[in-house]
Amino acid sequence: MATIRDVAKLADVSVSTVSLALSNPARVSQKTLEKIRQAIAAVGFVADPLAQSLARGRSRMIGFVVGNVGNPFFGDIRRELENYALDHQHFVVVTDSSGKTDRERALVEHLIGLKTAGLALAPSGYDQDYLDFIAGLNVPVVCFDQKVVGIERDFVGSDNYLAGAMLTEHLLQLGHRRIAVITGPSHMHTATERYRGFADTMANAGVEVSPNFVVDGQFTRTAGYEAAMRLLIQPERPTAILGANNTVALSALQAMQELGFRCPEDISLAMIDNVQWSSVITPRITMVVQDTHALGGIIARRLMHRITNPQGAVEPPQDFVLTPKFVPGNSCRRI
Amino acid sequence: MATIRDVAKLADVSVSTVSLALSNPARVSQKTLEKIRQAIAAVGFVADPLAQSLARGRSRMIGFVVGNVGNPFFGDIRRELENYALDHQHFVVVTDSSGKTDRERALVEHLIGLKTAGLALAPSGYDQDYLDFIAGLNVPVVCFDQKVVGIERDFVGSDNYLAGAMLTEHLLQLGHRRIAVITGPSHMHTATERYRGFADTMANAGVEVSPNFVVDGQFTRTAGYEAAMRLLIQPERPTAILGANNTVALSALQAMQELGFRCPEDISLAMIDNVQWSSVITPRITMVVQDTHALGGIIARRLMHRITNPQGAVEPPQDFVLTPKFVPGNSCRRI
DNA sequence: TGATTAAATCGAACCGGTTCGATTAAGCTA
DNA sequence: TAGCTTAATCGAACCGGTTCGATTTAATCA
Repeated sequence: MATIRDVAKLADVSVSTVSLALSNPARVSQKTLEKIRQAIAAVGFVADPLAQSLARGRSRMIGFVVGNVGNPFFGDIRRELENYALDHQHFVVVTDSSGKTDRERALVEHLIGLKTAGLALAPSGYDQDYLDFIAGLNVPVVCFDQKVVGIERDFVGSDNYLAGAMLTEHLLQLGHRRIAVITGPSHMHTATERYRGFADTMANAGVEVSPNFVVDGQFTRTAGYEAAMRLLIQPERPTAILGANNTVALSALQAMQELGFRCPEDISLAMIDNVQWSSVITPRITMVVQDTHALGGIIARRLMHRITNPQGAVEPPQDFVLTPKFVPGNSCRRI
Repeated sequence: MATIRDVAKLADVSVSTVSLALSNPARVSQKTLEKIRQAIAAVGFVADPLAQSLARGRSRMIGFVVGNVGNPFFGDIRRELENYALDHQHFVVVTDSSGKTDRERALVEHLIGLKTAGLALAPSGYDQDYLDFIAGLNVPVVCFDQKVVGIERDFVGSDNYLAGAMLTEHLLQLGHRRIAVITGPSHMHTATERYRGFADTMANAGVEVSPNFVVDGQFTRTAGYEAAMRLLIQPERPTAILGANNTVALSALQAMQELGFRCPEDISLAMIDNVQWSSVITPRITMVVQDTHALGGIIARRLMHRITNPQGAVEPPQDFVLTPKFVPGNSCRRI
């Protein structure tokens, strides 16, 4: 592999001139530039990214840290980020924390060690220790998905309150009153907001919600399934279930199927966030989806902005909250 | 950030001794070792991976290159690899080529530039140019999923011929004769093998296959959907459809639903490879799945073996082919 | 106890770039 | 043409480790 010294020797200039020619051609004379160009082509020189990173103290890599790369929500965002980064000579390193805070931390530390230019992070923690950790990161960070109070970083996400409210309103309009909700972890902003959206909408409509109709599904498959089961075995069953995310909603659908309840004839179902192949799931679930394309674009641009304008470190963190979209299916019937 | 020189100064030894103590403690005296240990703890020294990689000419990173990280098949394998690598002080850099050969190439080149210790690669190309490129890679490489003739590397995959044969046999046993197949790209080994398994089994059973019943779905959603449509609008429809991968099979299901065909009452459906949430898709598709857990384990161990035994470069490449598993659903009816 | 050998440690070069103050060349003014 | 500015180029230090031959120290043996 040819090094910058080979180029310098062949072009008969100093190493520093070659380096300068590469990073700031305007400051090198035309004829020297030409000599260097030819030398580079002759020896087939390509700068070693590792050496560059070491010398500069910064690489051209962007860390992408989420809890589940398999989730299409994160997948769409990842794709947006990758494309945008590629257009700006950056390279995305994808990592998966499986939702575990300690793993996420190890990953982030590793990425920092790699001197990544910036981080796109879907936070998985919330306690003071975690906040301190994030605050201590000395690179541009754009958080997304979960808004964590106490994190002073740019944030990109959706209006989760509205998401919960929209679906609840829809069910109310269809005549449902006995509406149950399967929620997520109480420390997750998305979970609490979606629930607030539900609760407020119900309250505004003057419909009381039985405590038995609010169950915690932890946003996981097993907990979601159990939560749904608890709802379904009650003598006074709900007529509709709102799944606060895709996982718990589909777990509920599975539970319904196993218990022999038909959807929507017996029980209606609505969910927040899409899944792959939702179009072939019967019934097609009525849902509210986030604009992953737009979210990804904003994350990418904001992060790259922070990276290329390091002086803008003083620029205060900003929240970008997008409006989610209602996508009707046929899983909710009028009663 | 503390450097190795800080440690050396505090422990009152040379930098090289500290380095030696870290890489080969046995060659350093007990008391020096202890001094160094304390100094490391005192200054909170952590070796800079970038500097190490530059000096060693090799990093502790493993490149993972696939066409779609969101695909649960690749996701499962990724997880296996990550866990195994972590246990061996390595770090997996996940990249997504979107199935594009040129993008894959750029990613691989980038990873090589990062001096990755090894590559786990699901090949997306097949022409001579591509073969040369892969052959020229001067790092341990374990290929998986697609077996590409001409690539002289370790390969880990499933018996795709058997996968195709199993489902075909199953449909034949149920009494189907008019069985159609939606295939994948002819340059993909998985596609041709699965088709061969289908064709041979049909031939062995003495059942002729109408050319109209073999359509190319490119393993993509749009092509799969169109292929399915072509099958379904024929006057002489098949009684069963075999989707050679999950994408084309589910596209077919969607087409069937849209045209008002019931599955399995009107048409049976079987597919190769699982998808997320298949358990809530109605009907539950009968399928053959790969043992992703085992595949991932073998890939991980083989790659790490190559990495830690570089002299074993002479060890000839080996193929590991696992037997897929039949998972009955209720998408195939007896006729 | 001096010679021999092995073990422990060190110094310096190196990996391949970047950066910045110093030096030289070129251009302009009086 | 001397004097001054600006542009172009250079040299050396640096980023933070590793490596290996050289040197010092300790252990072994005659």
